[in-house]
Amino acid sequence: MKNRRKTPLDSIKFDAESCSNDARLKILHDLPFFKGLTREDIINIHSFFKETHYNKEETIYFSGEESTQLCIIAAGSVKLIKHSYEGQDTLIDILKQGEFFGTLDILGQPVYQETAETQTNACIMKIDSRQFRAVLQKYPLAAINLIDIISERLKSANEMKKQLSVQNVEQRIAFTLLKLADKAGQQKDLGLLIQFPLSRNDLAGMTGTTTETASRIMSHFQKKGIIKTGRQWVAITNRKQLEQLSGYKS
Amino acid sequence: MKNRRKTPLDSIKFDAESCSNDARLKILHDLPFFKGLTREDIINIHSFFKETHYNKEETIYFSGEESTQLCIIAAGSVKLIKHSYEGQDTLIDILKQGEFFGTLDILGQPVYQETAETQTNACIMKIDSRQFRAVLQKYPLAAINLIDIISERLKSANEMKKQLSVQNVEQRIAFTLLKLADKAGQQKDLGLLIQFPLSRNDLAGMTGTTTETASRIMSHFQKKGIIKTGRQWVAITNRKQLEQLSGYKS
DNA sequence: CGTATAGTTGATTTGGCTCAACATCGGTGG
DNA sequence: CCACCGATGTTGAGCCAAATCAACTATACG
Repeated sequence: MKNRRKTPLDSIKFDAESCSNDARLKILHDLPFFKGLTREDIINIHSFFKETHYNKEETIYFSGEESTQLCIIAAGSVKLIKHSYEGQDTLIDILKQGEFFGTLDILGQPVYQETAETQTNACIMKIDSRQFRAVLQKYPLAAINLIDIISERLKSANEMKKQLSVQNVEQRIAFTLLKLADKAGQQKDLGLLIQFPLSRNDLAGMTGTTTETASRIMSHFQKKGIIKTGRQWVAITNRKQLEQLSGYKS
Repeated sequence: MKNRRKTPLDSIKFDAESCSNDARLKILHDLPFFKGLTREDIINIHSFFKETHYNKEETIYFSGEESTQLCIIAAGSVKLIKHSYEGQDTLIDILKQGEFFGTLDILGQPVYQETAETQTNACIMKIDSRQFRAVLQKYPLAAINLIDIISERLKSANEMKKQLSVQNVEQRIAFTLLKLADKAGQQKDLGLLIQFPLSRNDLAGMTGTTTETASRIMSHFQKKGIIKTGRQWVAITNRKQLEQLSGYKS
């Protein structure tokens, strides 16, 4: 019997449950930037948000649109994409439950710098950025937490910048797979599965290479038994070795 | 008579005047993140800072040291450098009067991620990061301003990330020259002069290439009459064309 | 099933890195 | 003031990683 291999990714279960009022409150409560606030504070803050449901692969906003909203993922996953007008798209990041995106500043850039689209069905909590600032003024602790979070992201972006300039494609892909696994990895029979659809093209966009090269390297990794991969999915079977290949420093 | 060309850069004048108490207060007052605060607030905040004078090319801190200080440049310019243990250094940024560096967060990374060294004689205002957080708690407006500033930097870092992955070296160098000119350009007889020493090596570090390639491209630019350049200095003579080469989008 | 999408694999080309030799600038001390 | 020397910049030749171009296969979905 021929084994017809299908995607091992969990199908997206998405009921009202996963985005209930209580669930959303809990998500806000667990957010790093509301750490240290009381339940009442959270409930108050929650009232400023409104949630929207999206289907798979819907666009939340386009790059170039006027930027007014801060978004937090209550359920599902979201892709941030930078378009270039030569048609080259770069996948900036893939975000999961509890992460935020959109705009933080009223001043500064008046338009979104990237396109946000859902990768799965999703529930997004939105707040107008002006209102969000009011919240931050009212809860200085939240503002300080937020500073920590952004400066963390800034460091990571600088790290990535350096990666891009000094590492070769193999190292960059290894590194990116590890980062994705940290974010969305789930231990399964076939290995540490990255729990969302991830094509060669996505990977190429994230590492600044081409689909073909990404494909070659992934095949190579699979041949060496480091990963198992198929259409739109990747599982890491030998994390150690992948770390070595990524030029990971202890 | 042979014209012995010397550096057209202004020599660094640096007297007590440029870093007097009043001057420092004015700098704090003009900082984007203290925008909207009263003079009294500023004076109060100023009392938390202590200033240090540095000579040219002194190290303010090394990457890997315990990070405790937030630094603001009262006078002079500072280079931020990332070392890699293969000896490859990347120039992350060059900062001028009024810009800040060092650490913002108590949590997160406990050590500096980069090395900071003065490029010219400089006066640096320092504050312990814990104290700075206290200041931010006391003046939520400052915290919010800071969020704007950091998220601006984050955007710029993401921009650069994309640049690195999709643009070729010529475009990256053109883009970087423009950014430096925006920051430190001064209109002179020979063109828009970037007002600090900038070697081929620095430029290579900022754009993720090698000294040789940077040199070739700079020669090329000069031959085409886009820039004038010499030892450690660059002046832009045809901004329009440089913008075109950089893949600048309108 | 049949078709569209995703992935693979090979051949060819090329941008930019490496290595190497040389040219210039500018500061220093005789 | 000039000769020297180290730092900085230039230029060429060869090479390699990865892009490009192209033909093909496998998978999933209706």
